[in-house]
Amino acid sequence: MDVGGGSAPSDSGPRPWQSYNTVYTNAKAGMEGVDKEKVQRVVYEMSKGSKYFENEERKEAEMRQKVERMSAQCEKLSAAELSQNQMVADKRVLELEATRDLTKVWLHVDMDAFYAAVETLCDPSLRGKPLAVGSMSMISTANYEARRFGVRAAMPGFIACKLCPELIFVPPDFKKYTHYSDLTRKVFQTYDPNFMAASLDEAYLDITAVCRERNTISEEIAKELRNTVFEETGLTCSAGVAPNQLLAKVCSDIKKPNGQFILPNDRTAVMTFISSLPIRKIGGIGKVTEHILRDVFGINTCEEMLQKSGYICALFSRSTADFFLSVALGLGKTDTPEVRMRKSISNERTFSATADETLLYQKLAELAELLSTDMQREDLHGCTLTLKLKTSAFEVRTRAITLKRYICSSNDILKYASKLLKDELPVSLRLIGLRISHFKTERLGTLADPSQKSLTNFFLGDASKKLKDGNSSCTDTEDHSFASDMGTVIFLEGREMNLHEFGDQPDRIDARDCYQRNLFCENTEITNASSSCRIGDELQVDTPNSRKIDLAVDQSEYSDLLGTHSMLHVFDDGSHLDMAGDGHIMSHNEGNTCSKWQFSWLDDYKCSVCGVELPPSFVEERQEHLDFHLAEKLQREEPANQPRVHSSTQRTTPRQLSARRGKSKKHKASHNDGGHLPIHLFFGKMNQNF
DNA sequence: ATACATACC
DNA sequence: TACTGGTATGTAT
Ligand SMILES: Nc1ncnc2c1ncn2[C@H]1C[C@H](O)[C@@H](COP(=O)(O)OP(=O)(O)OP(=O)(O)O)O1
Ligand SMILES: [Mg+2]
Ligand SMILES: [Mg+2]
Repeated sequence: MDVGGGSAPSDSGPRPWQSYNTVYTNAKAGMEGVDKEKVQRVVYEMSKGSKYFENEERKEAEMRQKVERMSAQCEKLSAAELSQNQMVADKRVLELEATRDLTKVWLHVDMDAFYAAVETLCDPSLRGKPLAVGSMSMISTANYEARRFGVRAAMPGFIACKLCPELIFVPPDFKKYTHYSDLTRKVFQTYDPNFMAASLDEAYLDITAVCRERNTISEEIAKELRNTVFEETGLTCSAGVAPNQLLAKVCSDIKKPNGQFILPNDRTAVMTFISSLPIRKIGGIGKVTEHILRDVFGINTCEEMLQKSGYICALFSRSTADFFLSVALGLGKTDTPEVRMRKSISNERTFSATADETLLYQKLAELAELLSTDMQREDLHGCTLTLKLKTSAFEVRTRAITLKRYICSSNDILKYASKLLKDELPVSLRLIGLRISHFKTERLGTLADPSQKSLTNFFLGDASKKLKDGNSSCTDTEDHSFASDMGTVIFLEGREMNLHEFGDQPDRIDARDCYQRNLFCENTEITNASSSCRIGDELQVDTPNSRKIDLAVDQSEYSDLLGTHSMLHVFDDGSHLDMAGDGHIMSHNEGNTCSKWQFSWLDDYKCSVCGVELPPSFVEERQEHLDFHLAEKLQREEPANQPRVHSSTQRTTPRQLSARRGKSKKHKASHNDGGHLPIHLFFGKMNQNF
């Protein structure tokens, strides 16, 4: 791909194929001696004029527009803006550099031509011959013999046939691949019991301990591991060893197939390695990003990335800029990842394009059935359904709805999927897909993911301490390799809440949901789907460590402004939380780090209700109210010896305070011990928007 | 929350 | 004749 870099005309000239940028000529393993121009020409000839081709051209045009737009943005930057951004970038580089950890030894292992190798193992007569796993429509992978002809994954079979008439096709057989994958994982496990499988054919292993315990250098461990894998499976693999996961992955590709590359845990070695490395080799930088970085900034290598850090900070989001700067410094994840749970499950099918509605509904029903079966296998229930469509012109559309309840039956899936599809008709389609997400996170009173940390723990010191040490699986530093100074996310009934710890004011905490201002209101409804939660209700939370947190459902004093707007008061022995419907948290924790009420707004917090943005003055007013309120509250509470005080909310005006407290007490008094509903609060991975 | 785009195997 | 399928995540609104 990327032959002309935009210099060749798209519809005329002596070499029109040069403008058709396919991914197939990428420098992937095994493509070294390939006649790239020939591949490009054949692919172009076979594709030219097709609907697929037209769509690719449309996408390319969009990409060029994006490049244009960003180039213009670059031009527009004043010298002052630029130097300002350069300062930001330099500061960020220093901060990122400070997180460099060279104490771990990471190994990335990736099987060679995996599907094809398994097929060859099962049918030795295939050995030595060019082989593709897939069909005339699509190839999943090709062995190295076939790659010499330019045949590779994601290439349609009929084009591969033109490149390599001898090519043998074998249809995919996932049972085989999972079987052999399991065999390889048994081997991986002996080197790192917490190894992270990245796919059927690759994994990340922290071999720090093995190297230390056996007093063996990583090179020997890698050799031994690859030998064992071969003995156990008859399959070859390649390995990369480096101080972090990102670099290990790059390294495993270098000596492919059946080879290994070791990058020592030495800063100079890393910087030398990274400086000449084409950015496209880095996981996460694909065709589009490569183009943008090259055509907008003139960045081809990681070294150039560092030189253009000012521009990067000026034009990209914080998290993206951080990722690029991390890459430029050769940084990457060095921690053992937390238990990862699936976030979505989906099915999709391509068929010969049709606009026949009966036929389309029939396909939809089949998919709903399939999806439901897959969900039952893992006992999954989700509340967001996404319909995916691909028109006969290859244009992709998605339509989603989020339901108030969790679903899993094929009937329910089909019911809502049909509604989504109905609105799109008439349309000629070549693909339909269904996806379910936002899973129910709790089953039988226990958390699906045992590694989740409880909110109680967090505020009572356990997780809180770890957060400061930076060595917990849920700290902000762990995701820090790339995710900048993010805090942690709370999930409440499967919904994400951002939780931010201010770096310079460690006892300040602010949280809000990513999307909906009235998340708590929503969650209350969901949680109480069967028993209808009302204002004044109190609930009990079961946390993983068996602590109980009480939640009271409250209503804002501003409900006339905000509409019905519930909020939850959380209180626990010695610590209290007020969680407002707009996502703010106040914490009061006498026994630990917080010795007084804390409250915080984000500077750029935009307060909006029902889609209407409230003016900053509104926010400021509330801040004043709060200050007043807290002062008064502290005064009143200090002498009082109430065992558990319901805090008021930041929306409560001073004048209303006493009335409010009276109400709270009444709620407490009317507390009904029976029928506590479990709500689970737990920490999850950071979201970028903060 | 939704839609669309990008990336990876 | 024929250009995938499954999952995660980023960007923009
Ligand atoms: N685009 C794709 N579509 C469907 N399946 C794919 C695709 N790419 C890869 N796969 C499947 C088949 C591969 O054998 C398997 C592992 O992928 P990957 O490691 O990238 O390639 P590979 O193992 O076939 O060759 P190698 O690793 O030697 O380059 O995943
Ligand atoms: Mg592989
Ligand atoms: Mg792989």
